[in-house]
Parts: sequence; structure tokens; C-alpha cells
Amino acid sequence: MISEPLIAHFETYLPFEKEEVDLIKERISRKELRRREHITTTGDICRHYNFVVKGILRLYVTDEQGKEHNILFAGENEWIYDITSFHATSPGISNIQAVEVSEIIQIAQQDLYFLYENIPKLDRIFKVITEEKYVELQNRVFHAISSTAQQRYLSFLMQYPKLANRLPNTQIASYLGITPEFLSMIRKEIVSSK
Amino acid sequence: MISEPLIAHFETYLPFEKEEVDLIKERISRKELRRREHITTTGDICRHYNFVVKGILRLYVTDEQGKEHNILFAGENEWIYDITSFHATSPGISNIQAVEVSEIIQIAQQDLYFLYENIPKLDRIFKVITEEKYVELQNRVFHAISSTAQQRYLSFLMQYPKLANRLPNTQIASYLGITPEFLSMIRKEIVSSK
DNA sequence: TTCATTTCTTAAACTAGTTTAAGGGTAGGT
DNA sequence: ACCTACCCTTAAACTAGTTTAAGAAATGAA
Repeated sequence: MISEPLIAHFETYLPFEKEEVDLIKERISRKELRRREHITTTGDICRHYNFVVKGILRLYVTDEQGKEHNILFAGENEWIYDITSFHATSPGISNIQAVEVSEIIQIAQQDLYFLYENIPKLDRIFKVITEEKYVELQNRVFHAISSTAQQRYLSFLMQYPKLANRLPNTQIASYLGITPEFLSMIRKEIVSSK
Repeated sequence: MISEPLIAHFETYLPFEKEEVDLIKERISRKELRRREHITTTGDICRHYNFVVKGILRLYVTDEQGKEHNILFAGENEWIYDITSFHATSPGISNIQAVEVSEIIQIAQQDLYFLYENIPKLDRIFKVITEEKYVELQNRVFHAISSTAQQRYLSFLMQYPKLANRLPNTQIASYLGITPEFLSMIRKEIVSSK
């Protein structure tokens, strides 16, 4: 059943009736992604909410020099989408890409709006999900403006304990705002200081 | 009428019935703040949502060296609260302080929960508000990890055009993650490059 | 298995941003 | 008008993080 992991996820917030589950089932689709496959690129309008069933996706932004900067990762049972472009219904500046071979469940914009109208508790659930993601991001801002690269790395390990050893160093460095070379140095220091 | 600016703010999202407005009126309170007065400090549980009617508030975090780092500002018609501690109902690590003499409308946690139950559209409104604040923060993360201090300053000016010349340089520098000295240098460069 | 590509490491020169310190300007209180 | 506290500026020495380049290790495709 393709909807199962998603329904299980929703039910960690609030219980659902069978009719509600049926409504949801009709409005979602499953998608498989190859390594490095994009689901959104700069200039696209992100018209789906994406729930990760298996694998890792990253959301990144490209700067004027064409350098990529990871804003966040999403592993199993996490959501990833470009809120900026989803709500502005305007082209976004961010890109969403599979880091590993992945499997996602997608809800298209009009389907999500339909579900909001017909299952009001989804308003509350996505309010809470967004709040959770906000807390995560606020913590990230704090470390980005106040911490050394080493502290930011330790904070990354706390944030993504399960993803840390599945992600290549270049991806982690891009998340931390440092070079892979410097990340390698930091790791050496942490190991030798133990 | 103390509730007026808040109701006007809510109605920019969705229209309200008279009965709903009355419910809200009963559950809010107004508060005046002196310059530098705190409404939350580290270790407190943030039990209120705060809507700024007049003035400027800042949310900041203190690091291990005791240095303060501004996470965000809120001016007229903006919300400020520590989501982290509000939802965890646990002591937060952040501080909320008035930068200018200010006037706010507060909604206590239990009142907000009451209003969510009785006015479901508030779930949707706060979902959207949180999403808007999320977009703002995501933009901030991007600049924090990828931009020079000068670009971050220009981005700050875009984010807070009305607050920029009301805030002391120390507060802006603390938001940018640089020293006030360096901010002063950046400003000089921008002026001379015009 | 082999070759090609990507990823990781190290070291040295380099650059962006910070710190320190000293002095000048400005606002609010009496 | 005066004083005090705060805010802002400049310049020079300093430090954290970056870049470059070259080789080693791991991974992926054929």
C-alpha cells in the first residue's frame, strides 16, 4: 500500500477516520528517484509537497558564482518542499535533489488545498510540522551566526544523527558553509581530541 | 479598542464573524514595554504569543561566552515568540526584549489553544504565518552560509527596510554575526561605491 | 577486473573578517 | 549647561577559514 508510511506519519499527530484516509489515498502519488535526480530546479514552481519514504533528499540554493549551498536534508519520514515557491506560486530559487536512490510520496498543490478544505485537522498538522521545521531552522541560524565551524559540525551531527554517515563530505561541507578540506581538518581535530 | 490592530491583522488572511472577534477579544491582553525591558529570558517558558502594535522587539540567544546573537526582529504588525519553548513547554534558551519603547498584544498559551479549538481558521492563519516566517528564516540561512558580510547586510536591509534606521548598529551587527566595527566599515564601502 | 570518475586528504600561501585600543559624537538625566 | 553612559569610528595587528594543487582512496560503469 503506497499510502501506508504517510498515514502512519500523520497519525503520530492526530488519529484519522477511515473516510479521511481514503480521501488522502486518492490524492497522493509515489515516485522513485535515481541518485542525483532533481524534482525541482531553479526557476521551477514547486508544486508538490514531498514526503520521503526511503533515501535522502537535499534542498539547495545556487549563488551568483554558481556554487551550491545546502539549506536542509530530509531522510525517511520527513517532508521536503520549497515553501517559498509553493506559496508564492512563483518560480523558486531552490533545487531539490535525491542524494541517494530514493522513494517519495508526493501531494500536488491543488490536492493539498482540497485536503485542507475537507480534512481541517490537516491545517493543524501542517501548522505543527512547519513549526517543527521552524525550530530546526532557528537553531541553524543561531549556530550559523555565532558558532565556529567545529561547533556547527557538532550541531549538524545532533540534527541529523542518522544521515551523517550516509552523506558525502562535500554535501555536509556545503550545509555547514565551509570547504570539504576544512571539514576534513575539523574531523581530524575532533578524533584526536578524544 | 485594544484588539483592533490584531483583528485587522487576522483579517488580512481571512474574514471574521462578529462572534469570533468577541471570542478573541476576551482572550488577549495589551502590555507596554520600556526600552530594554524583557518579556522572556533564558530559562523561562515562553507562554505567550506576542503581536507588536508599536515599537521593535528582538529575539536573541546568548552563547557560551555570554555574547548575544539576534535571531530576528519584529516591528509593527509582526509576531514574536519563542516557538521552541512555547511548544516544548520547557525552558527556552532565547530572550525577547524591547529595543524601543513598545506596545504589544499578548495571547497566553491556554487562550491560544482555546481559540484554536473554537475558531478552526486560526489553525490555518497560524500555519500561514509560520510558513511566512519560515521563508524569511530560510533566506537568512542561505545568506548566513553563502554570502559575505556586505551581502548579508544588503539582505538585512531588504528584510527590514522600515527597521534598519531605527535599530542601533550593535543590534544590526549582532543580527549579521559581525562586529559593529566591521558593520561600520561595510557601510562606508557601500556609500563610497555608489 | 580494469579504467574513469568522484571523493577525500594534506600542506602552504592567502584573504576575509575580528580584535584591540583609543578617541569623538550624541542623547538623556539632573 | 553639564555629566555620564552609550554609540560609532578608525587603524593596525591578528586569527579563522579558504584556495590551490597534487596525490591517495573509494566508487561506479563496462
